[in-house]
Amino acid sequence: MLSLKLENVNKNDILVKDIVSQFSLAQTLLCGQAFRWVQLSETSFCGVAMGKFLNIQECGNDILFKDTTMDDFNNVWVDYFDLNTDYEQLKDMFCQDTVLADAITYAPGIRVLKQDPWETVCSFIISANNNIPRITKIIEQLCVIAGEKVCDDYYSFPTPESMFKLTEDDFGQLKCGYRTKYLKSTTTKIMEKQVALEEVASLDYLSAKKMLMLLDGVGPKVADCVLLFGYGFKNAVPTDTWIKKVMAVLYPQGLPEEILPYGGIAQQYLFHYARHHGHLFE
DNA sequence: CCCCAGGTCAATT
DNA sequence: AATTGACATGGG
Repeated sequence: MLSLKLENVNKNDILVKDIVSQFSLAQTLLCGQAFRWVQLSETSFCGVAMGKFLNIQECGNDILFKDTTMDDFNNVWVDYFDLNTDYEQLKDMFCQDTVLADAITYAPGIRVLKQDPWETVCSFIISANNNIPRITKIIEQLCVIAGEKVCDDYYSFPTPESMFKLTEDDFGQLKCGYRTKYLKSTTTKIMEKQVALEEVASLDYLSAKKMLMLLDGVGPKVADCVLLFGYGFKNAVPTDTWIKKVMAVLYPQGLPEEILPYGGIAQQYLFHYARHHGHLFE
Protein backbone atom coordinates (compact mmCIF):
# COMPACT_ATOMS: atom_id res chain seq x y z
CA MET A 1 0.00 0.00 0.00
CA LEU A 2 1.33 3.34 -1.05
CA SER A 3 0.62 6.45 0.97
CA LEU A 4 -0.19 9.21 -1.47
CA LYS A 5 1.18 12.66 -0.80
CA LEU A 6 -1.45 15.08 -2.04
CA GLU A 7 -1.62 18.82 -2.36
CA ASN A 8 -4.72 20.74 -3.36
CA VAL A 9 -3.04 23.52 -5.33
CA ASN A 10 -6.12 25.18 -6.79
CA LYS A 11 -9.83 24.65 -6.56
CA ASN A 12 -9.96 21.90 -9.20
CA ASP A 13 -6.30 20.88 -9.35
CA ILE A 14 -4.69 18.12 -7.29
CA LEU A 15 -0.97 17.41 -7.09
CA VAL A 16 0.34 13.91 -6.33
CA LYS A 17 3.86 14.37 -5.02
CA ASP A 18 7.00 12.33 -5.76
CA ILE A 19 5.44 9.66 -7.95
CA VAL A 20 6.93 10.18 -11.42
CA SER A 21 9.57 7.48 -10.82
CA GLN A 22 6.68 5.00 -10.91
CA PHE A 23 4.25 6.91 -13.13
CA SER A 24 5.27 8.20 -16.56
CA LEU A 25 2.24 9.52 -18.41
CA ALA A 26 3.63 8.78 -21.86
CA GLN A 27 4.75 5.28 -20.91
CA THR A 28 1.47 4.48 -19.16
CA LEU A 29 -1.00 6.04 -21.58
CA LEU A 30 0.73 5.14 -24.86
CA CYS A 31 1.80 1.56 -24.17
CA GLY A 32 -1.19 -0.09 -25.81
CA GLN A 33 -3.49 -0.65 -22.82
CA ALA A 34 -5.62 2.49 -23.38
CA PHE A 35 -6.46 4.10 -26.70
CA ARG A 36 -8.19 7.36 -25.92
CA TRP A 37 -5.65 9.68 -24.30
CA VAL A 38 -4.52 12.65 -26.38
CA GLN A 39 -0.92 13.76 -25.93
CA LEU A 40 -0.70 17.55 -25.75
CA SER A 41 3.03 17.74 -25.01
CA GLU A 42 5.80 15.42 -23.95
CA THR A 43 4.43 15.35 -20.40
CA SER A 44 0.75 16.30 -20.62
CA PHE A 45 -2.38 14.51 -21.75
CA CYS A 46 -6.13 15.07 -21.99
CA GLY A 47 -8.87 12.54 -22.25
CA VAL A 48 -12.18 11.10 -21.12
CA ALA A 49 -12.29 7.96 -19.01
CA MET A 50 -15.05 6.57 -16.82
CA GLY A 51 -17.25 9.22 -18.45
CA LYS A 52 -15.17 12.08 -17.04
CA PHE A 53 -12.78 14.56 -18.58
CA LEU A 54 -9.27 14.89 -17.18
CA ASN A 55 -6.23 17.02 -17.93
CA ILE A 56 -3.14 15.43 -16.46
CA GLN A 57 0.50 16.47 -16.59
CA GLU A 58 3.91 15.77 -15.09
CA CYS A 59 5.47 18.59 -13.05
CA GLY A 60 8.97 17.59 -12.05
CA ASN A 61 8.59 14.59 -9.75
CA ASP A 62 4.89 15.24 -9.27
CA ILE A 63 1.74 14.63 -11.30
CA LEU A 64 -0.92 17.29 -11.58
CA PHE A 65 -4.57 16.32 -12.03
CA LYS A 66 -6.32 19.34 -13.56
CA ASP A 67 -9.98 20.19 -14.16
CA THR A 68 -11.20 17.57 -11.70
CA THR A 69 -12.50 17.48 -8.12
CA MET A 70 -11.30 15.87 -4.91
CA ASP A 71 -14.35 13.60 -5.02
CA ASP A 72 -13.57 12.40 -8.53
CA PHE A 73 -9.92 12.05 -7.67
CA ASN A 74 -10.71 9.80 -4.71
CA ASN A 75 -13.61 7.89 -6.24
CA VAL A 76 -12.47 7.58 -9.86
CA TRP A 77 -8.85 8.43 -10.60
CA VAL A 78 -7.15 6.69 -7.66
CA ASP A 79 -8.60 3.37 -8.86
CA TYR A 80 -8.22 4.13 -12.57
CA PHE A 81 -4.49 4.85 -12.22
CA ASP A 82 -4.04 2.12 -9.55
CA LEU A 83 -2.55 4.73 -7.22
CA ASN A 84 -2.86 2.54 -4.12
CA THR A 85 -0.36 0.05 -5.54
CA ASP A 86 3.31 0.67 -4.86
CA TYR A 87 4.99 0.01 -8.21
CA GLU A 88 8.45 0.66 -6.73
CA GLN A 89 7.95 -2.37 -4.53
CA LEU A 90 6.72 -4.48 -7.46
CA LYS A 91 9.63 -3.36 -9.63
CA ASP A 92 12.12 -4.29 -6.89
CA MET A 93 10.74 -7.81 -6.92
CA PHE A 94 10.63 -8.03 -10.75
CA CYS A 95 14.24 -6.79 -11.01
CA GLN A 96 15.52 -9.95 -9.32
CA ASP A 97 14.98 -11.34 -12.80
CA THR A 98 17.60 -9.98 -15.22
CA VAL A 99 15.34 -9.97 -18.26
CA LEU A 100 12.61 -8.03 -16.50
CA ALA A 101 15.25 -5.70 -15.08
CA ASP A 102 16.19 -4.70 -18.65
CA ALA A 103 12.55 -4.22 -19.66
CA ILE A 104 11.88 -2.08 -16.59
CA THR A 105 14.97 0.04 -17.16
CA TYR A 106 13.61 0.78 -20.63
CA ALA A 107 10.22 2.02 -19.34
CA PRO A 108 10.22 2.29 -15.52
CA GLY A 109 7.12 4.50 -15.44
CA ILE A 110 4.52 2.06 -16.79
CA ARG A 111 1.47 1.48 -14.60
CA VAL A 112 -1.41 -0.86 -15.40
CA LEU A 113 -4.71 1.01 -15.55
CA LYS A 114 -8.07 -0.20 -14.26
CA GLN A 115 -10.41 1.01 -16.98
CA ASP A 116 -14.14 0.71 -17.54
CA PRO A 117 -14.91 -2.98 -18.27
CA TRP A 118 -17.39 -2.28 -21.09
CA GLU A 119 -14.99 0.10 -22.83
CA THR A 120 -12.21 -2.44 -22.39
CA VAL A 121 -14.32 -5.26 -23.85
CA CYS A 122 -15.17 -3.26 -26.97
CA SER A 123 -11.68 -1.82 -27.37
CA PHE A 124 -9.97 -5.20 -27.31
CA ILE A 125 -12.56 -6.83 -29.57
CA ILE A 126 -11.54 -4.14 -32.04
CA SER A 127 -7.86 -4.77 -31.31
CA ALA A 128 -7.88 -8.35 -32.60
CA ASN A 129 -5.64 -8.84 -35.65
CA ASN A 130 -5.35 -5.06 -35.94
CA ASN A 131 -2.70 -2.40 -35.37
CA ILE A 132 -2.66 0.24 -32.66
CA PRO A 133 -3.06 3.37 -34.84
CA ARG A 134 -6.11 1.89 -36.55
CA ILE A 135 -7.55 0.57 -33.27
CA THR A 136 -7.27 4.11 -31.90
CA LYS A 137 -8.96 5.57 -34.96
CA ILE A 138 -11.90 3.16 -34.88
CA ILE A 139 -12.52 3.69 -31.15
CA GLU A 140 -12.37 7.47 -31.52
CA GLN A 141 -14.89 7.33 -34.36
CA LEU A 142 -17.15 5.11 -32.26
CA CYS A 143 -17.08 7.67 -29.45
CA VAL A 144 -17.89 10.54 -31.80
CA ILE A 145 -20.81 8.63 -33.32
CA ALA A 146 -22.30 7.11 -30.18
CA GLY A 147 -20.70 8.75 -27.15
CA GLU A 148 -21.70 11.94 -25.38
CA LYS A 149 -19.90 15.22 -25.82
CA VAL A 150 -18.17 15.92 -22.51
CA CYS A 151 -16.45 19.13 -23.60
CA ASP A 152 -15.00 20.61 -26.80
CA ASP A 153 -13.86 17.71 -28.96
CA TYR A 154 -13.89 15.17 -26.15
CA TYR A 155 -16.51 12.40 -26.13
CA SER A 156 -17.29 9.68 -23.63
CA PHE A 157 -17.17 6.02 -24.58
CA PRO A 158 -20.71 4.98 -25.57
CA THR A 159 -22.94 2.94 -23.28
CA PRO A 160 -24.27 -0.45 -24.41
CA GLU A 161 -27.69 1.22 -24.81
CA SER A 162 -26.24 3.79 -27.17
CA MET A 163 -24.34 1.20 -29.19
CA PHE A 164 -27.46 -0.95 -29.43
CA LYS A 165 -29.15 1.85 -31.35
CA LEU A 166 -26.45 2.19 -33.99
CA THR A 167 -27.51 1.51 -37.57
CA GLU A 168 -25.78 -0.44 -40.30
CA ASP A 169 -24.54 2.84 -41.77
CA ASP A 170 -23.15 3.89 -38.38
CA PHE A 171 -21.13 0.70 -38.14
CA GLY A 172 -20.07 1.16 -41.75
CA GLN A 173 -18.44 4.44 -40.77
CA LEU A 174 -16.29 2.67 -38.21
CA LYS A 175 -14.51 0.64 -40.91
CA CYS A 176 -13.82 -2.13 -38.44
CA GLY A 177 -14.55 -4.86 -40.95
CA TYR A 178 -15.55 -8.29 -39.75
CA ARG A 179 -15.35 -7.13 -36.11
CA THR A 180 -18.67 -5.30 -36.60
CA LYS A 181 -20.63 -8.52 -36.07
CA TYR A 182 -18.70 -9.16 -32.84
CA LEU A 183 -19.52 -5.69 -31.50
CA LYS A 184 -23.20 -6.08 -32.39
CA SER A 185 -23.52 -9.54 -30.88
CA THR A 186 -21.61 -8.55 -27.72
CA THR A 187 -23.75 -5.44 -27.28
CA THR A 188 -26.90 -7.55 -27.60
CA LYS A 189 -25.67 -10.10 -25.06
CA ILE A 190 -24.92 -7.33 -22.57
CA MET A 191 -28.30 -5.64 -23.16
CA GLU A 192 -30.12 -8.95 -22.69
CA LYS A 193 -28.04 -9.66 -19.58
CA GLN A 194 -26.78 -12.96 -20.95
CA VAL A 195 -23.48 -11.73 -19.52
CA ALA A 196 -23.32 -9.31 -16.57
CA LEU A 197 -20.03 -7.42 -16.60
CA GLU A 198 -20.51 -6.23 -13.00
CA GLU A 199 -20.59 -9.84 -11.82
CA VAL A 200 -17.25 -10.68 -13.41
CA ALA A 201 -15.43 -8.61 -10.78
CA SER A 202 -16.52 -10.93 -7.96
CA LEU A 203 -15.45 -14.16 -9.67
CA ASP A 204 -12.15 -16.00 -9.43
CA TYR A 205 -9.79 -15.63 -12.39
CA LEU A 206 -10.77 -18.74 -14.37
CA SER A 207 -14.53 -18.29 -13.89
CA ALA A 208 -14.24 -14.63 -14.85
CA LYS A 209 -12.32 -15.54 -17.99
CA LYS A 210 -14.87 -18.18 -18.98
CA MET A 211 -17.70 -15.71 -18.51
CA LEU A 212 -16.06 -13.04 -20.68
CA MET A 213 -15.40 -15.63 -23.38
CA LEU A 214 -19.15 -16.13 -23.74
CA LEU A 215 -19.04 -12.84 -25.66
CA ASP A 216 -18.49 -12.94 -29.43
CA GLY A 217 -15.05 -11.75 -30.43
CA VAL A 218 -13.66 -12.42 -26.96
CA GLY A 219 -11.15 -15.27 -27.00
CA PRO A 220 -8.48 -16.09 -24.42
CA LYS A 221 -6.22 -13.14 -25.26
CA VAL A 222 -8.92 -10.47 -25.34
CA ALA A 223 -10.41 -11.90 -22.14
CA ASP A 224 -7.05 -11.55 -20.40
CA CYS A 225 -6.75 -7.96 -21.63
CA VAL A 226 -10.17 -7.17 -20.18
CA LEU A 227 -9.37 -8.90 -16.89
CA LEU A 228 -6.04 -7.08 -16.56
CA PHE A 229 -6.88 -3.63 -17.95
CA GLY A 230 -10.56 -3.48 -17.02
CA TYR A 231 -10.85 -5.37 -13.73
CA GLY A 232 -7.40 -5.26 -12.17
CA PHE A 233 -6.70 -9.00 -12.27
CA LYS A 234 -2.92 -8.61 -11.97
CA ASN A 235 -2.37 -12.32 -12.64
CA ALA A 236 -4.01 -12.16 -16.10
CA VAL A 237 -1.31 -12.36 -18.78
CA PRO A 238 -2.54 -11.47 -22.30
CA THR A 239 -0.43 -13.56 -24.67
CA ASP A 240 -0.36 -11.68 -27.95
CA THR A 241 2.10 -12.17 -30.81
CA TRP A 242 4.81 -10.16 -29.01
CA ILE A 243 4.53 -11.93 -25.67
CA LYS A 244 4.59 -15.28 -27.47
CA LYS A 245 7.93 -14.34 -29.02
CA VAL A 246 9.32 -13.06 -25.70
CA MET A 247 8.24 -16.15 -23.80
CA ALA A 248 9.60 -18.54 -26.44
CA VAL A 249 13.02 -16.85 -26.47
CA LEU A 250 13.45 -15.69 -22.87
CA TYR A 251 11.09 -17.71 -20.66
CA PRO A 252 10.73 -21.19 -22.16
CA GLN A 253 9.87 -22.44 -18.65
CA GLY A 254 7.34 -19.65 -18.05
CA LEU A 255 7.63 -16.64 -15.76
CA PRO A 256 9.30 -17.10 -12.36
CA GLU A 257 6.78 -18.45 -9.86
CA GLU A 258 6.97 -15.53 -7.42
CA ILE A 259 6.05 -13.16 -10.26
CA LEU A 260 2.93 -15.05 -11.40
CA PRO A 261 0.49 -13.23 -9.05
CA TYR A 262 1.61 -10.02 -10.80
CA GLY A 263 2.26 -11.60 -14.19
CA GLY A 264 0.04 -9.13 -16.01
CA ILE A 265 2.09 -6.18 -14.83
CA ALA A 266 5.35 -7.93 -15.71
CA GLN A 267 3.82 -8.71 -19.08
CA GLN A 268 3.21 -5.02 -19.74
CA TYR A 269 6.88 -4.10 -19.21
CA LEU A 270 7.89 -7.01 -21.46
CA PHE A 271 5.31 -6.16 -24.14
CA HIS A 272 6.47 -2.55 -24.34
CA TYR A 273 10.12 -3.57 -24.45
CA ALA A 274 9.55 -6.23 -27.10
CA ARG A 275 7.47 -3.97 -29.30
CA HIS A 276 10.32 -1.45 -29.42
CA HIS A 277 13.10 -4.04 -29.80
CA GLY A 278 11.34 -6.41 -32.20
CA HIS A 279 14.53 -7.38 -34.00
CA LEU A 280 15.84 -9.08 -30.84
CA PHE A 281 13.07 -11.66 -30.94
CA GLU A 282 12.98 -12.80 -34.58
C1' DC B 1 1.45 -7.51 -55.73
C1' DC B 2 2.98 -8.92 -51.28
C1' DC B 3 2.88 -8.97 -45.92
C1' DC B 4 1.44 -7.61 -41.40
C1' DA B 5 -1.40 -5.90 -37.40
C1' DG B 6 -2.11 -6.63 -28.92
C1' DG B 7 -6.89 -12.88 -32.57
C1' DT B 8 -11.23 -15.27 -33.00
C1' DC B 9 -14.15 -18.56 -35.07
C1' DA B 10 -15.44 -22.74 -37.33
C1' DA B 11 -14.09 -26.69 -39.74
C1' DT B 12 -11.10 -30.38 -39.88
C1' DT B 13 -7.94 -33.95 -38.21
C1' DA C 1 -7.26 -31.42 -27.93
C1' DA C 2 -4.54 -29.41 -31.57
C1' DT C 3 -4.04 -27.37 -36.15
C1' DT C 4 -5.53 -24.49 -40.18
C1' DG C 5 -7.56 -20.83 -43.11
C1' DA C 6 -10.73 -17.06 -43.58
C1' DC C 7 -11.66 -12.74 -42.17
C1' DA C 8 -12.10 -6.38 -43.26
C1' DT C 9 -9.21 -2.65 -43.48
C1' DG C 10 -5.24 0.24 -44.24
C1' DG C 11 -0.25 1.02 -44.26
C1' DG C 12 4.48 -0.21 -45.67
